[in-house]
Amino acid sequence: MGVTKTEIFTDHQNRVAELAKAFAHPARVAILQLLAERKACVCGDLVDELPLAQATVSQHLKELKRIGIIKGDIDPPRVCYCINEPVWEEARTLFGNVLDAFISSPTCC
Amino acid sequence: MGVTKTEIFTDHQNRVAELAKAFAHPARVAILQLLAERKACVCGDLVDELPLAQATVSQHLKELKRIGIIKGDIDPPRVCYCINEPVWEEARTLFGNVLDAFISSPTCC
DNA sequence: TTACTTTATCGTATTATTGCGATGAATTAA
DNA sequence: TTAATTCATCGCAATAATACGATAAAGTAA
Repeated sequence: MGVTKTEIFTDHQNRVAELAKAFAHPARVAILQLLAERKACVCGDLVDELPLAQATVSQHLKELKRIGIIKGDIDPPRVCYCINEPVWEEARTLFGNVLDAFISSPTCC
Repeated sequence: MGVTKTEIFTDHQNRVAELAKAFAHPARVAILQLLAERKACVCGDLVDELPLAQATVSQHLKELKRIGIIKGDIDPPRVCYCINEPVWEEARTLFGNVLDAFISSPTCC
């Protein structure tokens, strides 16, 4: 069928999965790193820094905006992108939730 | 083309993406949570706890094993699964690396 | 041996993702 | 007005991912 059954999982699980998707492609990791490491917005030169076609970069940016982890401010004819801090913190919190839930045990395999 | 160009990204970026993929589907988040919250291994009853077919769960487990974040010990006819601690820590470290690289700035959009 | 249990794999259908050339939209500059 | 710039979107092609029924594989128990 090929369709993820989101309705059978919790909102928390679905949101973790969606935020993880933001980091689940190396191009998006690269974009997020470029945006995170700068104090100012990045106006479009993302295409120059990535060895991908402009259309492809735009598509990744669209996906990141859909998830909410970045935002774009229009400054014609450019668009300035930056990290959307509340969602970045949400990712930190949710990933932390999941990763900290692990309890190590010597009786395990 | 539909093929991720892994060769044009750094090893770090590719590994972050691969580890993120482990968390990028709600069923895998659910599996990882079940394994993380238990001190002992989980022998197969994952299928009973997830509203997915046995084949589907097995496929997700295979993907998680491929990434390395879980391991399975054969205890015929069962297989006991648990978190692979070093890789779990790797995920914590790499996600931390990326998430902590963000520098908030009031001059940003 | 013959069931039975448990898990993995195969085959298939369907949808999602990745990538890019071409084009469109919106603004600026000449 | 006419380019030029910048980014988004469209359309297409190809691969990846999701899901599940059916079957195979590997062991135990009778």
